[in-house]
Amino acid sequence: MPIAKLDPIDRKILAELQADGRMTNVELAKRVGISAPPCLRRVRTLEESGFIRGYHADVNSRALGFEVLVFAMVGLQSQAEVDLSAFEALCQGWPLVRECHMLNGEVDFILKCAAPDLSTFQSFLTGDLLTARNVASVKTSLVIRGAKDEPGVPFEVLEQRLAQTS
Amino acid sequence: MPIAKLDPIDRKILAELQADGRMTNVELAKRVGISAPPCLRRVRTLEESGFIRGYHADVNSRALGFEVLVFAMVGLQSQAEVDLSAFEALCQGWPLVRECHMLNGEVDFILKCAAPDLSTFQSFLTGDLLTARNVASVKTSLVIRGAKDEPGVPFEVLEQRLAQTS
DNA sequence: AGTGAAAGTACAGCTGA
DNA sequence: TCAGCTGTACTTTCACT
Repeated sequence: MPIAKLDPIDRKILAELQADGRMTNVELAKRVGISAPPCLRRVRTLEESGFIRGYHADVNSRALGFEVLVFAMVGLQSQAEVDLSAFEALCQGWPLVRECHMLNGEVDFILKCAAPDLSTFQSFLTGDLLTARNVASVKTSLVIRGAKDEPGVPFEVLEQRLAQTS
Repeated sequence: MPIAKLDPIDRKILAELQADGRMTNVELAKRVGISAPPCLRRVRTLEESGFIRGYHADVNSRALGFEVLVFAMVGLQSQAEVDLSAFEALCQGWPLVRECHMLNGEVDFILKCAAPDLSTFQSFLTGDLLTARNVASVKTSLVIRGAKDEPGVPFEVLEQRLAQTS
């Protein structure tokens, strides 16, 4: 199911639902310029084909007491596939770790971690991350302040790109 | 509006809507154990008080052709507040930059960038980021593969924490 | 278009300070 | 007693065939 299967209306639907995932179907249909029933069919198709993975409320973590956001750069001793997968599995089991990406270059992984306070993070750092098997080095950077945090995909870039090649 | 104002039902609502933001109100009410009208009122209150910032469809960026994800570490020449804000404003205007956080330590900012392909990212890097005023150094790391990418807040951690202090 | 269900509103009852 | 929250009843709007 490549991107070629998406027409401009499908892309508009995706952009609108990315901006407001609780929009009613009639409102969505009005915005994309078709009537409600075909609009709903398109949304279902986009869900089933995996273009839409789900819908999530954007919860204000700071208001809930998560004051600490940290990026951790992790280097491993062994980069064998088994060991990489083992570390990834560990990360998936740690709730404080919200994101884990394998990188090229000097470090092996970057982790984005959220915690209620510094002491919670530090007990995770020293108790879990630094003592995990195969972890060679961890460099942490505290987020002083957030300047931008956009969920999802820049549809503007996509449309520009499609306009050029058409 | 501190966290103390949230009772266990409110927290359950937040957790459920974070997991599935398009759940109907009656389904939500059933899950949290109250009837629909008060449940809806609670949701509205959570929205108005800023605990819920919005709802977003989780769009599969890779299926849409965004194959490249890059973390960029940016160092500035001047860290005066005016200059920091100026750089943040630039980032807010760049659609490829999805996240921008100010860090402590050696680098000043970490940027998370999404692009359709490497050449698009490189033209952004050389044409926009590296040539921006006050940018001293940029180190980029390409994401080889993603191992975890959870939106939102780990409610498990929150509940553990509240259970201890009660 | 039409049916069945959900969202949203008004009002009355319950519970705790 | 009074404030706040809950549940029942009802209307309007939406989802779905």
